[in-house]
Amino acid sequence: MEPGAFKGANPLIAKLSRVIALSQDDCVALQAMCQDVRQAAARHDIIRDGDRPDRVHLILSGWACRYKILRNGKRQITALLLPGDFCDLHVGVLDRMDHAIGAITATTFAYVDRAQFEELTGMRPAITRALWWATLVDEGVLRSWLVSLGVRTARERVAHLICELRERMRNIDRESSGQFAMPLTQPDLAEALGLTAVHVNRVVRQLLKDGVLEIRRGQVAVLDLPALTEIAEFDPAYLHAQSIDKHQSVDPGVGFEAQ
Amino acid sequence: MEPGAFKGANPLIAKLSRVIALSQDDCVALQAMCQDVRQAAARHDIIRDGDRPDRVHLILSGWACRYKILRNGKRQITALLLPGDFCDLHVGVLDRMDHAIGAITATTFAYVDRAQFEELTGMRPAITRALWWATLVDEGVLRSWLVSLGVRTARERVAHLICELRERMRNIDRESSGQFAMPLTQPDLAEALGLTAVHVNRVVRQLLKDGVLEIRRGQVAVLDLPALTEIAEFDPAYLHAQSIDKHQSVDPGVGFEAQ
DNA sequence: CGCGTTTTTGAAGCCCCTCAAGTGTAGTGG
DNA sequence: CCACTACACTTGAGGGGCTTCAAAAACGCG
Repeated sequence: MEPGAFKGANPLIAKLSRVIALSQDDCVALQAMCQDVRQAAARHDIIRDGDRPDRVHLILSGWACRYKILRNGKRQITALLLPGDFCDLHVGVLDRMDHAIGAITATTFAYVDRAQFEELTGMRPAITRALWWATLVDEGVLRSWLVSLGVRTARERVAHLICELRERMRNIDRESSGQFAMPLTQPDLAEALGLTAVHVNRVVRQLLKDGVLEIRRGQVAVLDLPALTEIAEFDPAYLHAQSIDKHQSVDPGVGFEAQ
Repeated sequence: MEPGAFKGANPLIAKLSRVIALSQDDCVALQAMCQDVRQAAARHDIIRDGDRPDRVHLILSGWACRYKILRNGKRQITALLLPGDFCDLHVGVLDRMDHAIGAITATTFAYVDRAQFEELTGMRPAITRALWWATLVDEGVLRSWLVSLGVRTARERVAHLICELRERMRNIDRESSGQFAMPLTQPDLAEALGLTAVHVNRVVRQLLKDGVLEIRRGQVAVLDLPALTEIAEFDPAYLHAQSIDKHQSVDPGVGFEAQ
């Protein structure tokens, strides 16, 4: 079996092998980790707030989200989990989940034994390093969401999230000719963006009218990528999609001035 | 030298030893890491956006912040860094900083060589585990900020941030009789909370009028903690201040009430 | 086919922003 | 020691982005 064979089947391997050189043995080990595959129905929880984590959950197909609900019923989605994303890499370090994981679509995930997982990371430095990278990217995404909610308008937030999802989809799924699968409903988008569904709708309509974006039936069509990028002020650097093994020259991007 | 001797002097040791049992050797190693101490003047950058990290920066005294500036000049603070917090634990994994670190007050920080740092974590599992814990807490804080900006009102955001800072200060500094040092100006608070300084001022005034909180000259006086906690809907679980070594007895400090 | 959910649109209102101006307050240099 | 400066704090008035409430149309699923 050649390493490439895994990339089509296992989204984690596809994601990691883009930034770190994994040996064939690494790939086999990662694949072996994903033997116990389970399912979650759309709109059902995978992990609940307060659970004591004992296994690692890795999304294999479908979309899920981290979220937190306040007493007044308001819900904030704090992360979108795509195939190849872990729900709880911190198993064993923290006592309890301080948020929940819910399936957005029907979802399949690998249910990884903690001991097996720790053996894997202990034995394979490349994998440890790759998982380190993945958590740092997750953190970068989290920060960019905070920036969106803090200082961006509704229009900019929608544009930025679409740019982000487009990039993330491209990193696990080669295709995408201006079009990609995006199963979030407008209420979902609202809960991720700190807006109401009504307002998300108005913004999405306007973006369509402006010929920038079309969202229909779980598909996003980016009609004008430069315009979308401009609206969002999107700089994909925070996703760190460059290989971290080779020290290539990197586009410095637009500099921010020192304070 | 007894381990306790470090706790007063080194905020990192003080922080970590509350949740993980560190041996005397661990403490000595951590202390040895902090030999090269540097300074940053208030309102100056410690690390700039786009820098290639090569050393680890650990705040020893003073307050700093992570932040990101957009082209329109709007600034979002994405994290507040207190003594014992690392600026860039990810040295060596990521290529470039995707945000900046700025000093809020005059700040001293340890400037740790990367090789020395990696040797430390490679040789001392307890420390590795403790640093893992610290990054997960940072992530939890980040998520709670996202929830604040997403679904909380200005009044609730201010209350929640004050509750958070009060807990974090208590974790590195024993004292606090309803009063603690908090050098953030109202413009700082605004940039952290996704509000304007004007509105922060109105909210702070109202909280004072309601007898909940007083902010004056870099000091916060919590006048009515139950009321503040209620307004914020604050649940300190996400700070994971409990000991994560199940069988070690660690000074529990003042107990946290469950939500 | 019927029902729940999503999408869409309108109208009214409020939370927070913007603009503006005046009052502290600390640091600087003459 | 006191101008002078810079910035934080404070307060008022007006405006706008987003919310809330409401309801109809469209979609998808059992």
